[in-house]
Amino acid sequence: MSTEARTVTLIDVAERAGVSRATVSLVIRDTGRVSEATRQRVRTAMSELGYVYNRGAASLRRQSADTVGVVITNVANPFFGELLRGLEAELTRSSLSCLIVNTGQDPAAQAAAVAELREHRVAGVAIVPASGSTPALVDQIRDSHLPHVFMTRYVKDAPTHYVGADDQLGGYLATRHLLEHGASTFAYLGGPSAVQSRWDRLDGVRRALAGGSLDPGAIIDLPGPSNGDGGLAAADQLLQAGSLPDAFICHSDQVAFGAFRALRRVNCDRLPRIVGYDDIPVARLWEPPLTSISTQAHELGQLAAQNLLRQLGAPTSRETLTTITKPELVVRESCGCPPAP
Amino acid sequence: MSTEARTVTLIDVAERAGVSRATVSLVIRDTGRVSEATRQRVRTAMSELGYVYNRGAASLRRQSADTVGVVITNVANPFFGELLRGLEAELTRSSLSCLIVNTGQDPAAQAAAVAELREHRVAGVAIVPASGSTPALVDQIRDSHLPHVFMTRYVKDAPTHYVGADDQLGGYLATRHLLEHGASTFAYLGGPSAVQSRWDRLDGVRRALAGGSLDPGAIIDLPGPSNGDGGLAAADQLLQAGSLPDAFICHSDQVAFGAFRALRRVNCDRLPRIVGYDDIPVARLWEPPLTSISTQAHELGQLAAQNLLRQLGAPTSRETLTTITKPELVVRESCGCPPAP
DNA sequence: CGATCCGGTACTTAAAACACA
DNA sequence: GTGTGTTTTAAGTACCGGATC
Repeated sequence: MSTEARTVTLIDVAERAGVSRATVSLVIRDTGRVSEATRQRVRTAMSELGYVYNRGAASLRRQSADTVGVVITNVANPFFGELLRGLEAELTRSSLSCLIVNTGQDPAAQAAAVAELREHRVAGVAIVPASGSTPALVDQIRDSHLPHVFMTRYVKDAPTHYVGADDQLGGYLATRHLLEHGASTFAYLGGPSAVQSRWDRLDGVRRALAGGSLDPGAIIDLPGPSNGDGGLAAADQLLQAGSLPDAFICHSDQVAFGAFRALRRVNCDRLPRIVGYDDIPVARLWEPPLTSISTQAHELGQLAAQNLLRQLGAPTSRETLTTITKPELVVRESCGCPPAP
Repeated sequence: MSTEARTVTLIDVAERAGVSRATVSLVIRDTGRVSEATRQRVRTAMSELGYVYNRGAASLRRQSADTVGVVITNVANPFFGELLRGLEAELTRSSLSCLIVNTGQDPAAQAAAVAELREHRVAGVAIVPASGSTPALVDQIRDSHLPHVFMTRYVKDAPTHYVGADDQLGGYLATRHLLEHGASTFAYLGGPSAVQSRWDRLDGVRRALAGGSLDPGAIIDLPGPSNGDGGLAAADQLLQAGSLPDAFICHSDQVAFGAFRALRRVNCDRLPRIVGYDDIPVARLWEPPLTSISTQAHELGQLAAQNLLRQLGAPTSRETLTTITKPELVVRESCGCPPAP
């Protein structure tokens, strides 16, 4: 271990191994015609000197990146955390790294994040757009010719590469199941009214209601944050109003958890049937075990990565890559179903 | 918008503005003596050409990085997610970005991650070591003279820059409170036996038991994964054994959630007093609202960032920077306390 | 403002090794 | 033993986009 701080470069290794810089470079990348003898000599020199490859310098010269930017609204949300895991795992398989920026629900911060990622010369970006995103963000990215994929939320009237679950179907599945239970009055709790996915889910809800010969307009609509507080506030509002609907459809499991708390806080005697959304890991541990719409966050992350990788493989392709997955109803007990045996 | 793919460089901007490359560089960094008129001309040229700064090239020349590596076991865990948010927010304030690697509980993957981050020439690394980490990981990092900080878990007999909560105190606080409730038989559920923090918390538990003139050795010790499954398995084991202890101290809130589910699955008539750990956001929504030990994940992340930033400011300092925060007992109802008014 | 440098990569050129007449 | 052609191996050098003097 030398106490010297100067970084060890190709030249140092070359000198020590008695070869040229170029040869060392070939050995590192395992290409070119270099005899096995010199290969070994170079490798020995590398480890003796504690050489560390400089990816930045390499990608500058090569004009290519081995990093992908990820813009996400909240890493601490288990759903996005899981999404991120899937994304990261798949990118790692192609030896790409993730540069992550956590923006919160701020479109301006997201635009700034994308600009910064471009300065980092990322190979592409994967984005969960903030609730209030406008087509401007989409345009910014599309005009920059940067490979990109939007995840779980899309911006209306701004087609992009996109990976997400079929929200309409999700809303439909939840509602149909509740109808089968005999529910006749419905509320949709939480979720910012600005996100398209909320409208889509509500469309699904209304479609199911119409199919059950109920008035699709009768649903009580309570937008709010997509977290515990949102559920708490929405349920409180319903409690204030006096009469509770039979069924709650929640924009996320977190919203459902908040709704439960609000109801229990006032010792509500008869809990409505409740369905969550996302099926995060605690949902099955909840009391009662939470019936939810599973969107397979991990898989969505993988698909997003694959979408991006395809763009990296065919940079000039003109087509828009879109993957819509089918969410699934995970039946547990909060909807009124009996415990599984 | 030109359809040309070639990247716009300083030279292009310089040409257009009728100045030299160097001048443009000065304008970008807002330094040097350049007249306001020229500055404007350069700025105009930049935006007209759609110039994008190349941080990679700059940091190659400047021999400094604006990225910090983060090695984390599981982003999807709300506790680590929150930690990450605090870290990221604080680093962003110093205009540093996060390169995140999700390793799972695999020490080898962590070592590989650190090696890769070094190739990326990160300014430093922040790490949550995997359960089975050995001093080898610590040595690898220390020998590389890379600024670093370990978070929430440390490796015994391998002192490093470290930020974490006082686990002994956490175990003590939980136990003392349960003793005040009159509990006399205890179980500690979940958490891999390989992590030091688990031993520390158990020490705290034992200290409290001794203080309450109970046998410190009598505690039932059930190690396992620190998630819902771990809690499920541990509680099931206790149920099999026949007699349930009065009090459960869980290694994480997730473990507590799993334990609750296991108990409810068999319609357990009298639930033990249960205390969780971490105080993740859903804890307060749980039924009953979960009493937990709060370690303020967000703040820990911030402190880790500050620790790292201090090292970046004084690279040659010989001292080991350690911050131990005081966890707090958050009293709710799962311990047996009455609901807050 | 021009020259040089940061640490790699890519392309060109040349020396050496081996084949076969 | 010499000459020519081909292949293997390695060296030389311009260059990537900024920073510094």
